[in-house]
Amino acid sequence: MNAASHLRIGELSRRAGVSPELLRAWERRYDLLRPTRSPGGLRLYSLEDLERVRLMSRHIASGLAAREAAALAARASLGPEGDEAIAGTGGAPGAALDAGAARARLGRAIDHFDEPAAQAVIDELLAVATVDALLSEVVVPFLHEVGERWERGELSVAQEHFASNLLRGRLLGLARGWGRGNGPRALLACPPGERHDLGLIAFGLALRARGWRIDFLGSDTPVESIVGAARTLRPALLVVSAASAELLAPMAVELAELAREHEVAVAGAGARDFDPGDSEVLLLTRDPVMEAEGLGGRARESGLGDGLA
Amino acid sequence: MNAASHLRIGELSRRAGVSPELLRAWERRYDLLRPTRSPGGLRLYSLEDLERVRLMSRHIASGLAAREAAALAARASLGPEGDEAIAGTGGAPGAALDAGAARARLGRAIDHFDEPAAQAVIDELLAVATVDALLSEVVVPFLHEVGERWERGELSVAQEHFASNLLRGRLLGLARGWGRGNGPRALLACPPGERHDLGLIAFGLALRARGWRIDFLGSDTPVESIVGAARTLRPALLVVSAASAELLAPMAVELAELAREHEVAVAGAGARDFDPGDSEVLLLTRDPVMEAEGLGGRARESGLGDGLA
DNA sequence: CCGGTCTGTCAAGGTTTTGTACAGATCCTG
DNA sequence: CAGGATCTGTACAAAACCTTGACAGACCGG
Repeated sequence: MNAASHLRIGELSRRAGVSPELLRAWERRYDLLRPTRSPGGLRLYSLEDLERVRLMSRHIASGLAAREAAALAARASLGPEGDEAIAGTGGAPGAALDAGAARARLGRAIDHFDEPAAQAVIDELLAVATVDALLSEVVVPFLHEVGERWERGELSVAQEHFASNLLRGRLLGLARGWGRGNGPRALLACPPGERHDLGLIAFGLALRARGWRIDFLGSDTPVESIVGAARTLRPALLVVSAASAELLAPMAVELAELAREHEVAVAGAGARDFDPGDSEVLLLTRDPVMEAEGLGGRARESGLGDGLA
Repeated sequence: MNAASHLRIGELSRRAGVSPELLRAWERRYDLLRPTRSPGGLRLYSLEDLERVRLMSRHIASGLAAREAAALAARASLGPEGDEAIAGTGGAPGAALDAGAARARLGRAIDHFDEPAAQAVIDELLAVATVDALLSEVVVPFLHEVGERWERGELSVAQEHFASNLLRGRLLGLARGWGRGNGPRALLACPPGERHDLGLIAFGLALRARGWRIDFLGSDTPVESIVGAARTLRPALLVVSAASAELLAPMAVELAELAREHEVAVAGAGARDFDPGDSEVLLLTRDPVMEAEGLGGRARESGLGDGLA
């Protein structure tokens, strides 16, 4: 296990989303952390401390008083927790999310292959928005815009690839650790021929924020592989996402079969035209966040955002 | 093994992207390096020193304070070298990079779809290894192993997808900001039909560490899109990567054409069998890091910072 | 409605950390 | 041997931290 790793208070603050003043207050009042000190007297924190602060934030976000949250967080130093959540307590409270402006800036950055600018937009969004808001108000609409602009010929394939890879990197960054914990398992995959996995990743993040545990196979996965993985992992939920129903149709039989043992759902634009026949396959046609919410509040409380990279 | 290689401070500075003054400060304050001296007293550095400086830079870029970054970087490479012990501040003796063990652990994690375990392995590697070492000693060999095990039927497609998505997320995370700066531009893409972009990402990271500026289009990019992007972006280098020469052959004409205006290279396993005819297309058949090194130390300035916004 | 407590935030005043700069002497290479 | 690259040592200023103490809003029992 990694122990040493020494973070100063500023870095801990950034990673946990809690202001340095508050961290010191929690230490003084509740003895939440006992950082070691540098020769000069600076506090040095470990990664376990980071987990503890995040846990405390989550307890507060779920309604506990700070003192109680601290007591719980201090006790659970080696519990099976390890979830990542972050309350927007730190930093500037103001700064509302202007999703439209953000999408516009993102679009301009893509037009010019300006990777740094695009990353900066996402950085700013992550600072003020929850993952849910980022997904449903920026990522998903933005993907739609890209698709429409591509159909109209306003966007080259190169630009679309550029944007996809950039977003994929960020979303997979947020996904780190989404296979952890012991919530219900969800197995996510795209059918053969489908290469648009961003919506599926978004869906996985939305599920993760609600306590699910994610197994992600991604784009273009052969049917027998999906079936095999489902047999191995026995997930509570299987989600297959495609942009077109034509890609889903060939595996309708297998899906119906799987639906007898797991909950099975199809998502993506292709779900709108998919014919489930008389099987138990769910159609998820709405926003990933809404659908994730609709799939049941398996999670104890609303998981919040996610830490920085 | 790689003892010799006497770099003077200016050369080390250029390669690592750290000013000479700062290198001396780090030596004095943290004992980061212990260069040998020329008869006249000039500092002479080894390639290991270069690695250590890069590692320290990356830790700083990820938010650690200089002193802590130095402690980690110094602890990293005590390795099998008969050199004197570096005076690390922490008591821990030394966490040398054991690439073989890391790959084995990674493989086991993949076998069991154990995402947290796999992430943990990578976390530990990133703490003690430079990007170069991670790529050439872990990522690339690991990809080969996965390919071989897949051919032998030891690994399911689902497991291969799982591993790919996990690694892709981590590598793209390291890639954040690689389009920044004003080094020479490199445009990276896979030809139509090629969906293995991990090697290409690795190559981009290796180039980035040497000061290049990366524009990444990724897998399965239509030929005309690659050509169009090259016309728009006017990169100094275009890299097309594929696992099979059959995917490269159809675009040989376009590549030869592009090679008249840019440096053009093909990479990946497909480069070994690619026939460049009499065009100027380079064949990159070796390790991404070695090839990136061979493409010239274009890096005249920093090229490292991945600072926060 | 009122005093009391809890909790996040802020300010003042001082210290540590850290990147950068300068000055004068020395080394190395064409 | 000239000019560029380095060496040592010292200095400096911005950024980040530390401690102490206070304060305002929310919440609560009376």
